[in-house]
Amino acid sequence: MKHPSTRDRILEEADRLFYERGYEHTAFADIAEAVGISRGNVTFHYQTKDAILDAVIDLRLARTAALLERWETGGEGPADRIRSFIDILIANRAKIMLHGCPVGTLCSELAKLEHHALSHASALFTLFQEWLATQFAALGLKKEAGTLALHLLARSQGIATLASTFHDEAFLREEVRILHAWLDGITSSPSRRTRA
Amino acid sequence: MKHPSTRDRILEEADRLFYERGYEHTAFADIAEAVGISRGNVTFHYQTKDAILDAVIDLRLARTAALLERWETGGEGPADRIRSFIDILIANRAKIMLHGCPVGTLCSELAKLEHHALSHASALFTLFQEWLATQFAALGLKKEAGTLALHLLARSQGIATLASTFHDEAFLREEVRILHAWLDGITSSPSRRTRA
DNA sequence: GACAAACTAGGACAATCGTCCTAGTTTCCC
DNA sequence: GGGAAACTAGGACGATTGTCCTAGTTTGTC
Repeated sequence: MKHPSTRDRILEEADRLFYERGYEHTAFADIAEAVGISRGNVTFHYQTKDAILDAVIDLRLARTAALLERWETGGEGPADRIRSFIDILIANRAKIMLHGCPVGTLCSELAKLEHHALSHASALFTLFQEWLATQFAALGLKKEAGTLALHLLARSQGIATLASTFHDEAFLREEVRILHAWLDGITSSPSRRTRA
Repeated sequence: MKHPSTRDRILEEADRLFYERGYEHTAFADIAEAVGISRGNVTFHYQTKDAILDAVIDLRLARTAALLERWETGGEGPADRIRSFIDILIANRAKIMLHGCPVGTLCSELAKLEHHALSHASALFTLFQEWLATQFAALGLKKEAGTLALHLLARSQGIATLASTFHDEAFLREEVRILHAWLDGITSSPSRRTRA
């Protein structure tokens, strides 16, 4: 791992730049400069910018899947796994306050560009959603699991958007607290779970 | 109003295109073509693209302020006013499912570009927030009014993001239903208002 | 009806974009 | 160690970008 290939280094820098600056605002020259190679070298490893985007999305999908897999086999119960998901907002707060959610901002941008990779990128959301739905189902909420998962995704998404707009960490922490309280309310009193 | 000035027509089309395609992805040529005039004519009325952006934000600020003012003097109570805000998601669902929230997507894009107009654009959020806080305060929730307002903004924001990513109207309607239920819970039982 | 101001069209400009092409260099295998 | 494959650098390309400039046209005023 001390000698990653040029191809991997391109992917790594592209992943970072697409997140920090956005897809359209990142040029081939930016990626080349970040890696420390020539522009022509980038096009040798990835012929088109779309090809880089696809590879970046695949990378994020793989890393997300690996993270969820780790949580799945981490020995904790479903409620704690969902709490781990919520706490991503805290763990990544610095980057989120600067650049928003990596998934949400990418999907928003691709939607505006009417880019065909949107369906590919939205698979990141789907990955989280299905995993969260599995956790909710394991909590005995099989029927509303999918809805609850989408709901939690939307809540997290809104928090990231406002946190990055206002660069407000106190807001982010308060909202995470509210999310945890919401989850506690669901797990303890299933009778009014869909109302909260 | 049958003969809007060229300057106003430029503003109108820029407003629409910035929303539909994003700021960076919209070129001077696009605006000129949409209005049906030459490129040079656009630069005569607005020297730089940033100037158009500032004017568009001012336009949105003015229209938002006018809308909130109308609701404020519409004869309804604060709870119904907040419901009107929530129902924007329903009223504008077609556009939201295609292009997301006009405020949130603009702020997200400007944040990534590190554009100095971000603080100007975020005033749109502040406008909504302060108005919502006023309504919550009128409901007797003076202490948490600001927090509740931000919370509702974040919830709406997340709903818009996911609705546009998945083009899913059923999700949007379900989330609006949940938001209304949340509001009902707040107005009826103030004892556990911050927990929901 | 002349004259200045306001407006419009469109070419010119340098810069940047994604992509292609070619010439070198390195690496690996027989 | 020689030859092919993989890799790298960088110039060239057409297209597009935001902005500027220069001619015309329209409009309003005395």
